[in-house]
Amino acid sequence: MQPHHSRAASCDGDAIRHDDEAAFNCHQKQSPHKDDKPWHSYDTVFLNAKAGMDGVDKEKVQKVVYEMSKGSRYFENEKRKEAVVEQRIDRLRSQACLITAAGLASLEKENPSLKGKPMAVGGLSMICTANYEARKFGVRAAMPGFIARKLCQDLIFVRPDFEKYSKYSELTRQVFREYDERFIARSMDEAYLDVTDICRERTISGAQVAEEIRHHVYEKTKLTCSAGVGPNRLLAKVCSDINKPNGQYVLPNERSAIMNFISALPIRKVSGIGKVTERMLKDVLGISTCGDLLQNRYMISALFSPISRDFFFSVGLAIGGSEPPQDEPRKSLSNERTFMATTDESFFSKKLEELAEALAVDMAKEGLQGRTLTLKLKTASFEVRTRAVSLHQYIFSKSDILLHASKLLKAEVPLSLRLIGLRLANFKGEMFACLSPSQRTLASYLNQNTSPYKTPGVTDICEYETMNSMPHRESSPKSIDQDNENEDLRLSFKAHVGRRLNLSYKSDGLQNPNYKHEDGQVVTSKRLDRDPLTHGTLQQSLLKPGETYLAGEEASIVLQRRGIDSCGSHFESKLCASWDSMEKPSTSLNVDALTCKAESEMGFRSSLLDSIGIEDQVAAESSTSILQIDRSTHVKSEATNLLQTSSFTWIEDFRCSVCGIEVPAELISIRQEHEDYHLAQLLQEESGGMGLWSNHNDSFQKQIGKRCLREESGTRRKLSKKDANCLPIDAYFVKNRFSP
DNA sequence: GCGGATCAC
DNA sequence: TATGGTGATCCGC
Repeated sequence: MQPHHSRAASCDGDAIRHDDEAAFNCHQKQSPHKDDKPWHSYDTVFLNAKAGMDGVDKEKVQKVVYEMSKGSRYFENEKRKEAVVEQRIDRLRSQACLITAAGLASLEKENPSLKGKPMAVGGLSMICTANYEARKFGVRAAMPGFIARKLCQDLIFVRPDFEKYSKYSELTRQVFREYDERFIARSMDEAYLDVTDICRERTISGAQVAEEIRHHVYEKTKLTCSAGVGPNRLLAKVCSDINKPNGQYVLPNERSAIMNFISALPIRKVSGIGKVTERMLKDVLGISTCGDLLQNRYMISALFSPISRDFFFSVGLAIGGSEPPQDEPRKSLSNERTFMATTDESFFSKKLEELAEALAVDMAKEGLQGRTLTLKLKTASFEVRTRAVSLHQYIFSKSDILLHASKLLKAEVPLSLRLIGLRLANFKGEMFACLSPSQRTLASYLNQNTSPYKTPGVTDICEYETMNSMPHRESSPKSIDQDNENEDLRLSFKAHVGRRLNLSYKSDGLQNPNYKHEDGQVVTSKRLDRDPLTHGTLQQSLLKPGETYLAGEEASIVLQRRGIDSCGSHFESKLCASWDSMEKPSTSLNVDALTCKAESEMGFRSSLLDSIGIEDQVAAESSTSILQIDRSTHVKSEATNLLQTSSFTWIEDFRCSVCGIEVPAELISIRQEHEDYHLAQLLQEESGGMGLWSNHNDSFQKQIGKRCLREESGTRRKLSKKDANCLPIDAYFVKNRFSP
């Protein structure tokens, strides 16, 4: 682990400081060599390190990519987008200055002759993936074939064969299923397994499970893979990338190991942080590692949205999902085609008809109807435009799709296009199938049978030395605190680590699910994450109410800030995360394709319970306005009266008088949701004529009990008649909001 | 709700 | 000569 980390750190971090290395850093706009070596300013994703690319001559890659690209329309469009990113960076920078001023201070085995030779799946216009011999030259997925060939003269192009990939993919799944029935297939060549139970039952380590799985995959397919083992999927995923191809990495299941690991981890390694986000964080705040995310938490809090901020913080805290997979319902379905750029409107019509046809077929296959149709266009200069309509009725037929798509397109012509696409969304019935993220938070909160402040087993409490024990460069929160009298900064960290191991699987080769032939024909694979085989087995509940599965450390973190902002307004912000001891111990595995690797994740699970920032307060205050939007002010005041006359109150300011759930006053948004929940129940009872919620005399307690049980099982199935009296709160709101 | 953008694979 | 397709999500209107 250490060698890996030191290598990664020097790669990413040092590039900022040393001039000679800055040559490789395309973000250094003011490089003195700019005119001599113009390719240095061409920001390309192809330089981002990918497995098997150690020792690549980056200078050469960058130069070739630049030389082959410059002057093209694509290139010009990239420059345009680059300029926009620059603007965003400038804007963030100036904001940052203000804040500071304010004191806030599978192929080879079948064709042996190809073994050991550089190969790429794809053609001259685009390649899908490349083997490790090719990667040594800088060739990689998503690179145009003509550039790849320039980098590697002897590159052998092979045609994709999705039938074959599906076959092998299914074989690997058969193996995974033996270790975790409910494994998550993220694509054809990547999967997450929860191997906690296997480890415990057989008293073996995550490493052993990973070895075993990789071995079995090889036996069955003769394909190698890589794996990573860790306490949650975020970490398992990162780990699976470390020793590929054909290797594995286990992150020790200890808090110190995890914190060391995460703090040195370059942010770009984290799934969800891409080229742009990396630049934002690096150029504005100098953040390059996940540890930096916590060091800069105040600036992040001030500069980014609550959603981004919570995401960044959870990354810095190594918090990642390890809970059972969710059967996410599909939210949209689309079809798009690229062709030679043209202005020929009869050609557009022909394409549009083909697309409408294909989309109608796909919709019919899944029995879907949608009411939002989106037309996507890419101009000859690579600019992407979308145009959407939301209809009053649901559509799915070719004729309906074509009718509305044609109207959308008509408003855009004349213009030169290289791509047309159609998408349908807002499906009929989808409001019953999904819960919004915030509601999931409430659900998970209700699932706890102890107050977050009263959970037993807290063994370790440290005041922010714990955080400072992580490597950092900048001033500690304490110094900020001292510098500004208006600030009341407090950070407490109570640590306790569970034992959930996650294994993540990722193929070393095959990656992209779709591929366009040179003749323009597109081969589309099925979305394997929708594979019915991975679904429908989620009924079984892992947790039993009232049972504590893990006696151990309890962790929670509270970031709190009070003070006066630059405008003189008082504010208070707070972030609270906790690792609950209710968590059933588990292990998750991430495995990778032509090669496979297993990693062990450290076993703690945590959830951001609450985050009330400056912006959040506004959100919390307005959260009841959902009723205004939906039903009218009159109904809202009526409902509020209902709530007031229902003897609803917070006993001792933390216990709900209706259902007994304990919610500390600090968790404002959670409380708001909880109140809304009871409010909705009252409204439901008042408007019993809706027919969705049968007349009943069940106590709130009983209803919530059912709700908890259902959600605990991890299912997101459509409501059966039996469940009619357990209509999710969101279904109630959504139904009213969208009823025509 | 719309449109642009980012991200993963 | 030449830079993909599908789906999700977020942000700022």
